Amino acid sequence: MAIHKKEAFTRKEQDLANFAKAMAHPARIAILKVLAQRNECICGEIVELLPLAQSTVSQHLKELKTAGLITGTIDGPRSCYCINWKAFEKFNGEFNFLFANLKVRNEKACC
Amino acid sequence: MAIHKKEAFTRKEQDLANFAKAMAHPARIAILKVLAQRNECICGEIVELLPLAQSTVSQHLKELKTAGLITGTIDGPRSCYCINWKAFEKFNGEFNFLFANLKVRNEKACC
DNA sequence: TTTATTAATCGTATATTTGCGATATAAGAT
DNA sequence: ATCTTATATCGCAAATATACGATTAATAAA
Repeated sequence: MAIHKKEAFTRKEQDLANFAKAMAHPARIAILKVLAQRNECICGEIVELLPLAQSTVSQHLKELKTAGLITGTIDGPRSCYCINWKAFEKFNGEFNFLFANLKVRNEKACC
Repeated sequence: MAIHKKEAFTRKEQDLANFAKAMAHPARIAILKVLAQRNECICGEIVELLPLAQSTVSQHLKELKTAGLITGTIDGPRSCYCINWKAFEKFNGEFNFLFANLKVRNEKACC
């Protein structure tokens, strides 16, 4: 039955998978791009730039926030989102580490 | 209604998202690790190393294969899987590029 | 040829994700 | 106080993903 067994894997594997999951939708990648392109943090402008309803965008923002990739602060009647560079860099580093690790051990691939 | 709008985003965004999705499960990350740790390509040994049923592992392998991250060749009655370094490197590069791109433009974050 | 072994696929149950409209919330404007 | 604007959240429908047992297919061993 469909009990998810994610807990059965190592914490690192789970963390990396969660990070990947946060990036696993073009809308969220687009959001990260928008957040970076503007030097000031954007809120509802994202909605206008994406082909999605406001509530859907809000949901994607929440997922990015939950994953720790962005931060959101309330600024008057609107919300201001920014990329959490610390976390982003950390995950990117882990990802690169995994990749480098794999690469080194496997210089003579068999197929 | 729940029609997925992924087509509404750029190809690069979709590709990156697909790559991320392939990595978005601890089992698949574990599989990649196993494939790399052994210098020879493994098939059913993966099943013994993972806390999952054979059919489930086979499904995860298929997803990694569909995403282009691994290759699978039939070797007698068993299957031999290997990491597709070309594709893996390509995606890793794209990912780093996105990250670097974001980083540069956003040296003075506002929050 | 029969039997075992290995792995893919099918069918199915359940969980999660995606998406939207409607509603709620909260602050600024009037 | 009321109205507007911006955004989060709720409730729902549809699509995907996760997991497994059972079955199939294909080869090796007997």
